[in-house]
Amino acid sequence: MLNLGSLNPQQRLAVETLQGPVLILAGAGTGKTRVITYRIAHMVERGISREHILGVTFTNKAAREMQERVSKLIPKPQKSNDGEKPSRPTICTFHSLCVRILRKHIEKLGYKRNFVIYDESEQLSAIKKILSHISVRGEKIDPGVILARLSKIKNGSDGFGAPKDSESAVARHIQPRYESALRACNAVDFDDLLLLVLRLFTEHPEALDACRAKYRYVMVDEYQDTNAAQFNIVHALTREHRNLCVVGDDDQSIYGWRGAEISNLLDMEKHFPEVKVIKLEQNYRSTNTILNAANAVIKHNVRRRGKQLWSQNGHGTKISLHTFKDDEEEARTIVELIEYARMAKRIPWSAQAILFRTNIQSRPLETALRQGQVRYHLIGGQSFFDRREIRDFLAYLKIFVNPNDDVSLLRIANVPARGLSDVTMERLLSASHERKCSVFAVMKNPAVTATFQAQARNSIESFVQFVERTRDPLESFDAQHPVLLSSWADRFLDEIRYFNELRRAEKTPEAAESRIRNIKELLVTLDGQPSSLSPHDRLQSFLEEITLDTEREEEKENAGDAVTLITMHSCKGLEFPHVYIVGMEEGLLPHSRSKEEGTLDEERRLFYVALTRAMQTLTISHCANRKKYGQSMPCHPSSFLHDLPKELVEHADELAKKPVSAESGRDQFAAMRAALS
DNA sequence: AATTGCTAAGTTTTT
DNA sequence: CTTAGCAATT
Repeated sequence: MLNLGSLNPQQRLAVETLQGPVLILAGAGTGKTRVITYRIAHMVERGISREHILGVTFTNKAAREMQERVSKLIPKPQKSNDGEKPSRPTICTFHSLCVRILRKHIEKLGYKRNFVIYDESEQLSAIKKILSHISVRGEKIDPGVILARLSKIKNGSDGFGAPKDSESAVARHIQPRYESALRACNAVDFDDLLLLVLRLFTEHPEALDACRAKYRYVMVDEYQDTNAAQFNIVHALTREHRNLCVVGDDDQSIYGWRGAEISNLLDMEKHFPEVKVIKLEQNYRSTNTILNAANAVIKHNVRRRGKQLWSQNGHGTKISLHTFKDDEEEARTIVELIEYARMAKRIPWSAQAILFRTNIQSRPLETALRQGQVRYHLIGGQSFFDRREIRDFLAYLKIFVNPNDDVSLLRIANVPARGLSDVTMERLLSASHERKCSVFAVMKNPAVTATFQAQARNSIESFVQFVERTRDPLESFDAQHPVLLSSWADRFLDEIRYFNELRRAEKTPEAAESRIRNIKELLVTLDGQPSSLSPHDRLQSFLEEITLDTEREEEKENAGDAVTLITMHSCKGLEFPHVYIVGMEEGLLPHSRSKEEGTLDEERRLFYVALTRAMQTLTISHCANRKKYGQSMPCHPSSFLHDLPKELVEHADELAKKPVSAESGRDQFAAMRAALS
């Protein structure tokens, strides 16, 4: 039995309002996840069937957390005696919801069911290929920019009037080719996942009806971050039954630049006039000093619903504001403060976080942390899955699931070298353009291969045979003796002598062994899929999981005692007892580009997000000079600092004045440690 | 095929 | 200053 008594009145109202449209305005730290999970559990308790409940999030991390917490709240699903699978509420990201829907219905749209999902780097190589075929006018075109534009065009939010609409024009020109290229590969990109579902809904109303019948109660988390396509999907699902509960905070909308429409949340009444709006304003995270500062900052934004956070946590200590000579002094002193807190107040590293606007700002901080022998953990940066050997290996796997995936095929066709030279691949590629089919299909076509020299033809034929031979065992489905994907993969890696290739190509044996280790690491996880599926489907779902879930390394994140270094964007949803916000300078926050783009309000929300991460203490700093592109540039305090009420702030300049010699960082800590232990 | 050297640019990031 | 991407050279 759910204990609703532990909720405050607003939370309880939100949990108990199950029918019709609801908008839960959940301020930072107001127990949002608790409300969502309780609401789902409450639905189950009130007899709403689990399979009719859908909870949508943006990140896999959020989905996982919600899934876990809901499972703890609702009774274990009993196995029904008619052999039906016990059902659970569907809690997943927008993209994985769309994959589910498309795996059922995509054949109606002319794709094959084993479509692959292209991630950003694969989209980029597809675009590069098209650009190289297009008349090269003097100016160089950045594929990344074109991709961004393309995505905006597809999502119907390309301004096409901005200063550089030549880029937009190129993107528009490229679009049909890009789309047919992906279609020929039986591939879809992240945008397609959403857009194809919308197309399915309009062109095949019976599929929409099926989805509506299944998902009768829909909840959307972080609603302020939904883009146009996501809004349309939600709207299509719910406009009949109207059981839509959206949860979000307009003041924490910081992803406008990637298509999020804050108006989806602000104009909820336009689409659902009967919506019940519930505000969660009691905060369980921060002191009132921090909340009042945050309230005062966000008050300056115009288009917002309005909200006052408060808490029962007392006032706490004042916000401490530091001015530093330059970014190096800033970094050194922040490290000093961290160590002081740890030594004198027994505050562990893991309770402290440094927040910054841009990733480059982490550099001086990392240097200082290392000098001070402080363990830290940098969030963001290069992913495991960006490594070359991992990408190669995944490309192989994708080819075995779907040989028509040209991007993957071209990636690995001659890795390791097997006589498929650039020239040969170029010719195959243009043949595939002519015949409007995949490269693999062309390779199998005798009419095409006949035009090649005997040597090239042999290489092509043996490659085709290799692919078909290797994917063969994937089709055999024996539930008693399932194929072990890891040993299957071992075998083909052996056959192509990939590890030897790595050893040969790497400069040092250590580098090669490290890459080999990376692949072995991945091999181990290959058999994690339910064995009720055929090997092919297990592999497909493995690849899907990887493409849709980039943050698999998070176990590492929580490991041990370490200071967190994180951007203000990626800190949303997190909290830390002690927060240091660095680089509060005009041009960094608000970022200089935001002035040109007229997104000052979003920058202010970003500051608001950063402020509301802090539970107990907040330290803010800015510098008089900052190294930019190698040169020291003068800078001014951020205009946002004026919005902090004076009575909440303590200027700590005096403390920073004590001289710190550059090379003595380590000695100083040693002295401090000695004095305190 | 691979390595070197030059040029240009340099927010935020998830799926 | 750093780095990524590309062109030119061996």
